[in-house]
Amino acid sequence: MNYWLMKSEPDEFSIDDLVAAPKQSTPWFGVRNYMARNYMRDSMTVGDGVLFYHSSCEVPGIYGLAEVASTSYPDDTQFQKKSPYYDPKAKKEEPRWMLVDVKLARKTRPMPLEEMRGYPQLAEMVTLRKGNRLSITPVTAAEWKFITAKLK
DNA sequence: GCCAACGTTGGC
DNA sequence: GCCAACGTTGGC
Repeated sequence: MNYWLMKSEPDEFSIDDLVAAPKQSTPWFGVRNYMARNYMRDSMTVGDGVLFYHSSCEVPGIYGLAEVASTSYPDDTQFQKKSPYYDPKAKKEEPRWMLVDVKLARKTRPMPLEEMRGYPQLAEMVTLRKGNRLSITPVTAAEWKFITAKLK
């Protein structure tokens, strides 16, 4: 059992989109960074906890809890010529970009980035480290416990 | 395989 | 819109 923080731009896909999605589940499409891909492909297991994070928006922060709902499989948008995520170098026989399904656990109150930065317990969080831009980062069990308790 | 140039992320 | 940080690309 692992824990993750996954960023999404709410203009693209928000917590409310997840609430409204069929089965409250979505393929986590569009990741085009190898480290983030590798986390999904190699390290995630069904049932892992996910902090759903809104980035590049008015109040960046955690907006809900989710969980990994599938093993990894190819991100179909890499093959779609009209998609912004199209990758001309990706081949069906040899997909580059893999994803997992993520399903809602529950929408929570927002925990803004500013609030997160105020907790010494979260000082070491990967996503809060200077210069970190990764859209998927690991979360420790202690960080998960702390955050979910605050979001009760 | 180095590394400069370029592109992207994401908070502010 | 700015810009720091960092990943990727491509010439050599």
